[in-house]
Amino acid sequence: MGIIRKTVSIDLLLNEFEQESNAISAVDLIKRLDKQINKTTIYRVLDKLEDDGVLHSFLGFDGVKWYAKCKGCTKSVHKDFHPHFQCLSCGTVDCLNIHVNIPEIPNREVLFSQLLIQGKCEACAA
Amino acid sequence: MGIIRKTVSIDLLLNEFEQESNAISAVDLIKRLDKQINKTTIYRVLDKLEDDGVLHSFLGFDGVKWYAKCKGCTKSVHKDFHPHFQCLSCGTVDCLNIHVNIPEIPNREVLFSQLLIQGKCEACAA
DNA sequence: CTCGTTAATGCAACCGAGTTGCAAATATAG
DNA sequence: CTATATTTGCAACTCGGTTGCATTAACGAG
Ligand SMILES: [Zn+2]
Ligand SMILES: [Zn+2]
Ligand SMILES: [Zn+2]
Ligand SMILES: [Zn+2]
Repeated sequence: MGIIRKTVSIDLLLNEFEQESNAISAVDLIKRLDKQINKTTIYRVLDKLEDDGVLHSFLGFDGVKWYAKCKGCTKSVHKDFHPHFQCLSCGTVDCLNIHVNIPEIPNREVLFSQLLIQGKCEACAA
Repeated sequence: MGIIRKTVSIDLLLNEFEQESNAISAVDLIKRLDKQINKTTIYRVLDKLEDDGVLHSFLGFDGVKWYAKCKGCTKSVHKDFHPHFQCLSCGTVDCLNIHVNIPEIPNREVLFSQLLIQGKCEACAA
């Protein structure tokens, strides 16, 4: 179920994503907004923003949840699928605007796929 | 650090992987061997078997750890990289013997990648 | 085979990400 | 302004995984 009422928590969270072009982990958001929003609320608002097609989520290499802005998704249609990149040096995670095509697999029906690429980001690949 | 002494726990765990061609989650192994091995030991042995190139691990869609047999890896050289498939109906997870090539990404150094494909397995794709 | 060393194990307590139940607060329609 | 439904905070909880430490067991030397 998506967002029904505009609240301060929602504004604060959306503001974090305006300021940041990279993905942000739920854990990091909890730290950043520690004095302003309870962690339960953060998880709940993120969940609703995802339902509404405002954000999308995925798991980083250690299994923690990351969120990033969606481009062109709506409450009913989520179409912004893409790989993600995690820098092993600085930990930064971001969305990759590339298409990787997944081959057909005999006798199986492929529905989704999640690709996480690890390496060094522009700043860290000296 | 790998395995130094042959123990009963190791035999029991390896036996599970002999009997099963699919991947097995750590959680499932703990359930299966509940009466025989402590969960701490299970995690530790799995870790060592991975170090030794006997098993490899990856995260399933919900972030839990899965293990499967390696083919042709040794303690020093881990070369058996491949995508994994998780069936959304029955939960089965297995290794895919296919190659998906990851494109170059401008200004970034790609070191690893993990691809998890979700869909319906042969048995469930009626 | 026995013994001593050291690796492996079991247990309990702990950690950290994420969830739940419920009462209190607040957004919004009327 | 008031009523009502949504949202929030808090505390307690769940669950996968880890840690510290005392006990047990593998195995090579003798
Ligand atoms: Zn970096
Ligand atoms: Zn993304
Ligand atoms: Zn299946
Ligand atoms: Zn595999």
